[in-house]
Amino acid sequence: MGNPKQKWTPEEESALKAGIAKHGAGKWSAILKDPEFSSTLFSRSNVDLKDKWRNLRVIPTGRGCREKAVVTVKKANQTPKQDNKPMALTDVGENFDDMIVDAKPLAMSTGPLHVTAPNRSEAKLVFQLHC
DNA sequence: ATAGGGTTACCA
DNA sequence: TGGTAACCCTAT
Repeated sequence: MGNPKQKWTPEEESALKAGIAKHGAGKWSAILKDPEFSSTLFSRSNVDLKDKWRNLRVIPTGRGCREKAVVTVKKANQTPKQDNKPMALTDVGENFDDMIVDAKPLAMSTGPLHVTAPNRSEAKLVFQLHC
């Protein structure tokens, strides 16, 4: 038949990034539920979104290994409860999209090795990637 | 519903 | 031949 593979369009990727930047990574259902994104991703499924996002973080076969990635996270939360989970990408927002453009690879791998500006409204998380 | 794994198809 | 992009299946 005529559609063995349906390649993703820039509009699809843009909508996906926008959805992640708004709701957060991992909330594919919420992104798909949004009428704005569903208008473009109406032909995509929650699994498709996750797959696309996963394959997107893949880097050109060890060719050009990134050393480190700087992620600027907003004030985050003032919740006193102990949260050890590195849920950084869930609340990054606009910075998330910029991070991808600036620091392409990386992702929600291990926690940050260094944290700067702990007293500011924004915290810079430096992820050290080993080659 | 989300995350992870494995497989297939297309391109350089 | 190698690598990237997309799709399906399974587990939690």
